[in-house]
Amino acid sequence: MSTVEIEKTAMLLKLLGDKTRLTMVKILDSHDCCVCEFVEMFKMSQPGVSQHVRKLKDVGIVSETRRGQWVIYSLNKQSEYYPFIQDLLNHLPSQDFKLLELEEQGLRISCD
Amino acid sequence: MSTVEIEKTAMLLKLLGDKTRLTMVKILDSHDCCVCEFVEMFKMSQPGVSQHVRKLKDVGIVSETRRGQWVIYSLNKQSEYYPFIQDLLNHLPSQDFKLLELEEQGLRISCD
DNA sequence: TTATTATATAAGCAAATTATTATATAAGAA
DNA sequence: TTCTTATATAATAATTTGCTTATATAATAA
Repeated sequence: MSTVEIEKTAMLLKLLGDKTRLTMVKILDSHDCCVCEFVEMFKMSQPGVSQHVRKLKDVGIVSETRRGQWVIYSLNKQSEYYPFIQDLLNHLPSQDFKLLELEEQGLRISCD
Repeated sequence: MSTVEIEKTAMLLKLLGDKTRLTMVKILDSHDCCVCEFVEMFKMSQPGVSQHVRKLKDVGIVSETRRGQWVIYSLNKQSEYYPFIQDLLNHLPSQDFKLLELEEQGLRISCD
C-alpha cells in the first residue's frame, strides 16, 4: 500500500474533487485523449479544458505528447500518486460511454 | 469493490480535499473526538471546527452523539461512502501523534 | 436562579475556484 | 506565404470556500 503524506493527499483530492477533472482522469486511465475531444465530451470551451488539463499536468498525474497539431494527454504511470489514483479510480464506474459517443459522431482523434 | 457514481465521488473528494477535514476523518477512523479536541489539534477557532464537522455530517460520513456537554463525533460506518473512504484512508500515514499530543497536555476528552 | 463550558449558527470578508471571451502560439495544408 | 486547426495563455467576472468575530443554544455546576 503506497502512502502519501496528508498535505499532498489533500491537495490531490481537491484537484480530483471536480467532476470534469475526475472524469478526465477516469477516461485517461483507459484511453489517451486530446483537448478537442474533451471539449466535445464536456461541452466546455477549449480554454476551460486546457486549464483543467494543465492543473492535472502541473502535479504530474498526466503527461502530454505532441502528435502533429494535437497534444495527446495520458495518465502518467510514473507519478508518485499513480497507485493512489488507481485505487481511487477503481471505485468509479467506467466513463467509456463518453468515448463511444464521440466515436459515433466521428469525433474521436487519438487512437491508443 | 464498492462503486460510487462519479458526481457523488467528485463531491466527496472535494469535501476531503481540505487538509483539516482530511486529517479529522483520518483521526476519526481510529478514535472518536469532540469539537474542543479538534480546536486544540488544529489551533483553529471553535466555529471553524464546527463548520468543518458539519460539512462532514451533512454528507453522512460522520455521525454525532451527545455525551453530557460534549458532542462526540465518529466515522459513520453505515455511510454508502464508508468502503471508499476506508480505501482512501489506508493510503494515509497515521495521525495519532496528534491525539498523543493532546493526551500529553491533559486535553483528551473522549475515551473510545 | 446565575455562571460556566461546549457547541452551533449568523454575518462578514479575503482568497481561491471555475467558468468565460479575447488573444497568442504552433503545426499543417493550400 | 496565407489560411485553417489545435492548443495555450491572459484578463475578467461570478461563485464558492475557509476563515474570523459576535451571538445563540444546550447542558451542567454552584
